Amino acid sequence: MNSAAAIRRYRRSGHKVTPQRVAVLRALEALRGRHPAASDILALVRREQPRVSPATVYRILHELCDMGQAVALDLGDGRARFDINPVPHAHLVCEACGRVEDLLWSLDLTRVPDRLRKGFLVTGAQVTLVGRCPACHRGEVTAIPSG
Amino acid sequence: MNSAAAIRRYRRSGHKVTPQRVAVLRALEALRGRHPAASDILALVRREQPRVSPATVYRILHELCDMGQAVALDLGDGRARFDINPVPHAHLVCEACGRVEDLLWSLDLTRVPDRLRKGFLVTGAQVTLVGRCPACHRGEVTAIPSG
DNA sequence: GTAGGTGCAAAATTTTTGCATGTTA
DNA sequence: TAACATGCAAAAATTTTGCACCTAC
Repeated sequence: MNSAAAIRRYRRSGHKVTPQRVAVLRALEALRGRHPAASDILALVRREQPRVSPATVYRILHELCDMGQAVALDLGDGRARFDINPVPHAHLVCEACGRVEDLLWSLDLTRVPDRLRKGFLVTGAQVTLVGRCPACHRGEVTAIPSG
Repeated sequence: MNSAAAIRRYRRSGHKVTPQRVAVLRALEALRGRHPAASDILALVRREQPRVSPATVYRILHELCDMGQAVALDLGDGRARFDINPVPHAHLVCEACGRVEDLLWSLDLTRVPDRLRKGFLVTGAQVTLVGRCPACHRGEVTAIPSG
C-alpha cells in the first residue's frame, strides 16, 4: 500500500485527508499499470463509497497530477488516463482494438538538444507508439482490412 | 496548393470530390503547422461555406486520417488536433499557457527493439514533450504563478 | 469554528449518429 | 439514376462549474 506516502503529502501540503482522497489513491494503486480512465477509477471508488461524485474524482485526480503523484495520459481515444507514481515509460496502442501495453524503453527525452528546444524548459515526455497488436495484426498479411 | 494530390487520391479511391472535402483540405493546408482543432478547421471552412456542419468536418477528417493524408494528435487538452501531410516530428507543449511548438527532432521511434515490442507492429509514433515555454518559465524562479 | 471539501445537478465541450435531403459521377 | 455525401438535430461521452451542505482539523 504505497498510497501512504501520498496521504502524508496531502497532510503536509495543507490539504485535508478525506475518505474520498484516500479512496482515489487506493483505486489508483489497485489499477496501477492498467491505464484507467476517470470512469474506471470512479467505478472502483464507488464499490466502497457509492455516493462519491464524478466531480470529486476529477478534482482529486487534478490535484494529484499537480502534486506530481500521478500523471495524465492521452492515448488517443478522447479521454484522459491516469497512472500513479509511474516509472517513466512509453506506450504501445493498437489502433484496431485499442489495447494498450507498457513499453519499458528507457528514453530520456527531456534532454532535448538546446538548439531545438525553442527555450522551453522540458519537464516530462509522453511517447505513444501506434500500430497493431499481435491479435489484430495476424489476419492482415493476406487480407487488407476494409476500413 | 498541395491539396491537389489529396483530391486525386479521393477520386481514385472511389470517393466523390465534394466542395466540402476540397474546403477541408484547403483549410488544413492553410493551417499547416498550427495544430488546428476540428473547430478551427470548421471555422475556416465556414468563412467560404457557412452551412458546412461539424459532422461533415469530423467525417472528412477521419477519412483523411484513414487515408494517411493527415494525422490526429493528442496534445493533452481533450480535443484532437490535425496535421496535413506532416514531416514526422515531436511537439513541445507548455503546460502553463498551452502553447505548442514543433520539435524537429528526428527520432525513428518505430524501430522498437524486438525484445520490448510485445509482438506489436509499430507504424507510427507520437512524442509530446511537456514543460514551460520561455514566457511562462521566466517569472517562475521568483514567483510561482497563481494558475 | 472555519477553511476547505463534497455531492448534486446543470452546463460546457467535443464528437458521433440517424435520417431525410441533396449531389457527384 | 443510384450510390454516396451532407445538413440538421439530437444524442453520447467526458469534464467542469455553481452552490448549498458537510467535515477534517
